[in-house]
Amino acid sequence: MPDRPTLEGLEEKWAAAWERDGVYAFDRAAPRERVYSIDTPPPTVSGSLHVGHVFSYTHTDAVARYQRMCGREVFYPMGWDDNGLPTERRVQNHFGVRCDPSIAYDPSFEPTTASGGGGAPEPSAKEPVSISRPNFVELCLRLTESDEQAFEDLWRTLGLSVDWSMTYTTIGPLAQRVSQRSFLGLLERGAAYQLEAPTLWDVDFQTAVAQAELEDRERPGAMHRVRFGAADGGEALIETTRPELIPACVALLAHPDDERHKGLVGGEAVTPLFGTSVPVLSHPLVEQDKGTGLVMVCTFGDLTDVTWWRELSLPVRSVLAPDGRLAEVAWGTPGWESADLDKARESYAELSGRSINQARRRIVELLTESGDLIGEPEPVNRAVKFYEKGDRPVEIVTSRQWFIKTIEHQEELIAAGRRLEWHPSYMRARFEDWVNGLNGDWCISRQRFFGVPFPVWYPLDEQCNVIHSQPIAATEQQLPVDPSTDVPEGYSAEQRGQPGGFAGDPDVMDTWATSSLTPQIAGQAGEDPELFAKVFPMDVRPQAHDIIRTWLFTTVLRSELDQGELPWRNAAISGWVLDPDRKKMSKSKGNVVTPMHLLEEHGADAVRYWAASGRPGTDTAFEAQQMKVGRKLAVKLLNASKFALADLPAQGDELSHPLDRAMVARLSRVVAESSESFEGYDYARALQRAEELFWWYCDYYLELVKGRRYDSSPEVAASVSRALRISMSVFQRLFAPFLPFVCEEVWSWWQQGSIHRAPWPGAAELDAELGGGGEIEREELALEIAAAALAEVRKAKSQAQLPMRAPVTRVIVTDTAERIGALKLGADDLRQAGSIELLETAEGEEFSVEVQLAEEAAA
RNA sequence: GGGCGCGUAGCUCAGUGGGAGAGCGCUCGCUUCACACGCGAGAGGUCGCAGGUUCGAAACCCGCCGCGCCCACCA
Repeated sequence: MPDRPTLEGLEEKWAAAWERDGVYAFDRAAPRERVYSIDTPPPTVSGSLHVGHVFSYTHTDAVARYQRMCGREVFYPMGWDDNGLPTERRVQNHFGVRCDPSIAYDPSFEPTTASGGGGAPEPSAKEPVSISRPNFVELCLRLTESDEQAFEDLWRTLGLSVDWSMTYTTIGPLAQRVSQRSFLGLLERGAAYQLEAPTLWDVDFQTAVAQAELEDRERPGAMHRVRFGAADGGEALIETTRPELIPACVALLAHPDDERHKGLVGGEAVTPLFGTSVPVLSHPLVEQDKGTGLVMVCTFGDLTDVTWWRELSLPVRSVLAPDGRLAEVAWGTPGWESADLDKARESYAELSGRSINQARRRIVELLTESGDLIGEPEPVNRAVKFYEKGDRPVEIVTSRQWFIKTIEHQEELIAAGRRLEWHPSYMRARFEDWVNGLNGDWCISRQRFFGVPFPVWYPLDEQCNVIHSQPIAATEQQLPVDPSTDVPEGYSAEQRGQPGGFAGDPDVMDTWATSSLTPQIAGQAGEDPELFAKVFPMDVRPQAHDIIRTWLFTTVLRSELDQGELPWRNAAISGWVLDPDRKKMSKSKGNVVTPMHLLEEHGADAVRYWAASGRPGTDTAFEAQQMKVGRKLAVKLLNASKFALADLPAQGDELSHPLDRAMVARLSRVVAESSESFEGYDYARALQRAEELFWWYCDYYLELVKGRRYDSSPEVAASVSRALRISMSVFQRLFAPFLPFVCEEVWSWWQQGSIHRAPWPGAAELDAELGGGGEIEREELALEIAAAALAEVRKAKSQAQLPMRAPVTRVIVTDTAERIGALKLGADDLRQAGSIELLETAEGEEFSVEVQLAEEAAA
């Protein structure tokens, strides 16, 4: 035991020891009922970590450590989510490249702007270099490798008790096999299908996106009142924020009850500038009090257009190209009729090739010139849907995509959500809201490059047309497969792209389509059946509340589809870290706090203490002050342990002193509360209860028993010696899930083995120390009153500005007969702790203490 | 528009039917033999507002106000 214990160096010392001794290694020989498995969130490896990661992963680690100490064999893997758009975008910026799948692989390619990875992205002013898909994927892997090392270093410094031998990545061969195998199973059972249909589309990334990846952003727009021609030579006025879609108009709609437009419904209207006849129909979703009550349906301006298009069986008249520009249109061909083809061509030529915004500005000019714009456009602020990682609003583009059926499973998903135990329980509402609000099946294909490919090919007919209806599935032996380079069974490589040959599916799966299988990936479903049976269904999914609709929802869906059961029993939902102004931390706001320097400045235990103080599900403001408090607690644990354990006299066989027994009784209750809190995933409460008692223990109990602890006679010290061993052992273990480094340190001073494999303290063992004696209530009363009297003595000294060791001539404690009787059980300790020469008691109505200081007596 | 959560000391928050609390910050004091990375003491609150239930409400119920998050078919 060191003379002056310190926190410095404990992280390095114990992290190395834990690794060396395999303290956190998962023992797969353990029986199923003893296994506690965690579906760890694989953090998105984007090169930057922030303090929010530390926050929620600490919560999980505290629970993992608690369960491990309870005797469970904890399956706690780490995963890296490196697959997907964030990595692609980072690689593009970092290396100044762009992926072009039509280019052939160049084995000698070396990026020019590479800085070795890890650091901040270096925006390149130069035009990006186009490289092949394999070269691009290589760069993605190179960059994520260094990112993953940085993450692992951070987690080790933070003291996460993961088993690092179980680490997976979402782009690795294991994840690809599991993901592709699951997809093929869905395909075989008809739960996955492909369809050419209107799809949410990001025009910058040029890929489909899912409903779950949308977010609303307020954007200024303008409402334009536009005149359509009516059949009787009259006019029909509509209002729109998207006049550039007038050439894509396929109908006008009114509400069935709307008297104003009764004359129009059933007839036709003519688009301005383009002269295209469109039907005027009615539909109950039209809101009469919006605009003129007459609405233009385009293919496609928003999701409502899709609904109307589908329900009213309207034709498609699509003007938007995948790159977000207005496509060329062959006026005069079917679907592009006009009463005045020259005018339509002339008008459209002004728009063709322009971006949406450019086209909008231009068509407003054209409508103004033609007199079809009524009045001035009226500025409006409106919520526009964006892909959450995108910079321009999502559009709806018709394309062929893969879907997983979800709508037909809504009811069983709700039921599954109700079988799951949510912590905190109210988080389930978010899940149900989301499932109830689903408006389509889950689109999982992305027109991107760094992802898990769809493991299918298609036959080509003699004209090289792709026969999408007859996908050729990869075989189990081929997995993981890349259909852009691998060849389906029964074909040769030369037949790729040839008449009568084959073509690979060009798309990759959305990153959620793979990360929705983290329990199966971590548990190695289909790869290691014995392991999978040991860990699945998992005990807990820890995650933040913002991805309930994505990660949690999709994981439940996949598990229901593949295993027919819940992926886990519990969902432990954590909040966010907000900046001190209670705003969400985000890179764009520039308020992100990175964690490494915090760990260096305050120490891992202190940072963990702050994190563990954040209640489950609750957003917590970042506060360095709390870390200082955590550091104080860790230091206190060092010093109290030293006091309690250094050169401790021999302990007796039993706790005989009333105050010792009373302290242990209190401790027993806190152990019970702390355990109960942990069982309900309320780590914060478990910490708070232990901490509260610990400070009281240091301030009162340790001071009260100091005299006996240093007493030279073994009989006097025997009980307190035993009490100190018991209590320090319990406190050290109660704090071990939160402050693993300092607890391991103080444990090592006097115990064998790691504290993190020591048994969690039980109230029963403490109650056994007390025996069944009926005196315990009275003994607790003695401790309570002795502590209160000591506080009064301190108060007197403090107000007289005297040191705490100043002698007190006389103290009179007044209280009821019963309480005075109890106090006598602890009178000796009180006298000693307060440096009281004469301690008297008196019976009275209520508790009061009269203190006569030596100085006062002298004066 | 709907759902969920929150509103308690300057700050961060605990407290779910009976005494308004903790830590930090602030003020004052103390080299105390575990700890100056310390110890002791003190000031500081209309528990968002208004009703109701109850012997008794910070807590339970109703309404309102404010903040946050999520969702929705705002043309």
